[in-house]
Amino acid sequence: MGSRLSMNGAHLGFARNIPLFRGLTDAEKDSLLKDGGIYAYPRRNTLFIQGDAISSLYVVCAGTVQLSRSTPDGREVTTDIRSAGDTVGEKEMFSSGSRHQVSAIAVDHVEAFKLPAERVRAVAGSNVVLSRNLLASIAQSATQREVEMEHRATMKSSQVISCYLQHLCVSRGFDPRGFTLPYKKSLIASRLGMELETFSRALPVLKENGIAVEGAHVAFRDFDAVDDHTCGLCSVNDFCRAHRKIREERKAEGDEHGPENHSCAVQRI
Amino acid sequence: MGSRLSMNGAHLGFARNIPLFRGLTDAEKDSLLKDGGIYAYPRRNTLFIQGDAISSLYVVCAGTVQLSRSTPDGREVTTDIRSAGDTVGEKEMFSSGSRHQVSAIAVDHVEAFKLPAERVRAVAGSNVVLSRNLLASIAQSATQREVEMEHRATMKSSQVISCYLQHLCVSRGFDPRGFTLPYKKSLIASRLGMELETFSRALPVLKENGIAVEGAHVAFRDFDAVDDHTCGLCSVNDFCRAHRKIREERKAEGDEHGPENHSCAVQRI
DNA sequence: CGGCGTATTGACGCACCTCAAGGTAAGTGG
DNA sequence: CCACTTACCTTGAGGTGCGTCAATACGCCG
Repeated sequence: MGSRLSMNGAHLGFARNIPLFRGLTDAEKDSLLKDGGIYAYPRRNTLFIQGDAISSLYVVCAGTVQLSRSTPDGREVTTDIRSAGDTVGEKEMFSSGSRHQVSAIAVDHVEAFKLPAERVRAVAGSNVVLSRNLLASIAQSATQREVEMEHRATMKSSQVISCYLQHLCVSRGFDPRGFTLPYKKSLIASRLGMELETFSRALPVLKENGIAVEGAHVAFRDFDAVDDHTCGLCSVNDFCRAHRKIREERKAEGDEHGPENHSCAVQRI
Repeated sequence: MGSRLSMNGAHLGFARNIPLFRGLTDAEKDSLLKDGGIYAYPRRNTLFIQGDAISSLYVVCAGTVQLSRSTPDGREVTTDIRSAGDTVGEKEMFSSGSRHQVSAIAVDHVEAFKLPAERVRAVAGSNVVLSRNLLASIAQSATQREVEMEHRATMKSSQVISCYLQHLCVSRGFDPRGFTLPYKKSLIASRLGMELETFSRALPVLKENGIAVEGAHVAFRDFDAVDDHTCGLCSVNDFCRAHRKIREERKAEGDEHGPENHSCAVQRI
């Protein structure tokens, strides 16, 4: 369920700036947001579970949400991980079928806007910008998913992990020279469709590819080696090249301690 | 490239009735279709290849199109198979990025409407029904894709095939008591992310699950056994139950030759 | 300290991939 | 009509990456 919080300026300010609302006027955004409420979901609580009626679109303001599905034979598969700025339920809202096919679980303390699905559908039906944003968002994630399917079919686990870590670094704006995993390893392994043991065993292998993982700390040591395993799609290559360039420039400037500087610059691209 | 054909009534009539255009007025449909042309693509020709600029939305009128991607290490992965009534390129049209990430190849002789992407985007921007249809279509296929990822992660190949055959039977409206595979086995195997040998070896195993495959002929013998391996999502269960019910009713009516009647009732759900 | 959640490491089996050798069927040319 | 080719599929043998089970180690907190 989650407990309703009083909506404050921080929440509103955050939700106004999510990608899904880009291009909408503040009035349009507020007209949507004011119909919703902000809710808190303590760790391990569910926003909704598989089989629930689809009633809301969620905008995650803080915390991490795990989307998972229980298979008929009782196993749990993590389909995605959503964090602040992401939406939950946008895909299902427009699929046929009126019930959730996944469960959404708060991995840590989560705060999220809960917007009535009917209202969102109505606004999308009349507002070109929102409907275009929804289209772009869903199409983008579907495309990303196709790439992942390709990865799992053709790559070995260490390569899949390599690609995921790069994508994580890019999308979260972490410093490739050193950052901390934002989730537990077991969650990431599940997200990648592999067992924790497989994940754990694959990490040492990554060192050969220029990715050093010690505990929850990740560092990209050698961008050239990393590139070997990336797909041409996730635009991670460009990112790595850009960062390599930065590093080379820094070296040229005699800034030798650069690579050891583990400051986690949160710089969205 | 494909060679341009003169548009005839059959083409128009077909394209007017695709799911993507449901709810549009005939005038709206024709306004879109008249901006496009109908093209023929001989077997093995490409509609477009990976890296091409995204210029068009394709509506397949006849034939079969394989969507595939070549991985950096030179392998080919089939991401989807589209046939008459399906669209090609609708997802990429709304993703970020202006280039195709897959190649579209005519598996047999293909005829397709080619609609200017810019025009479709424009109409989607002003027409609520079309944009809603696009949303539904993309969201639906994305959801389906998630289920497939789950399948590949948790099921063994024979179960994946079982589920695919059922889905195929449902979506194409084949008679579950007996139908012919619409594609070559190698194509299906590739679509399912497995090797042809694995596919081939898995077919005999399916007999234990009530699915008899002889050559290109498929027959669902025992719906109860089949149900064991289905996911709760693809709504195949309902379909099978419905058909089982039909069969039982026929039996009750003394219609003994029913199961041997291989008429391929094309009944879209 | 002991208990708990999390991660690592080892041993083992199996499902799938890979390479390779038929085998069937349809089309081609003599 | 029969050899020959080509495309497609099947079947066999062997290797391996990953799942599984199990034991151990690590960090955290009461």
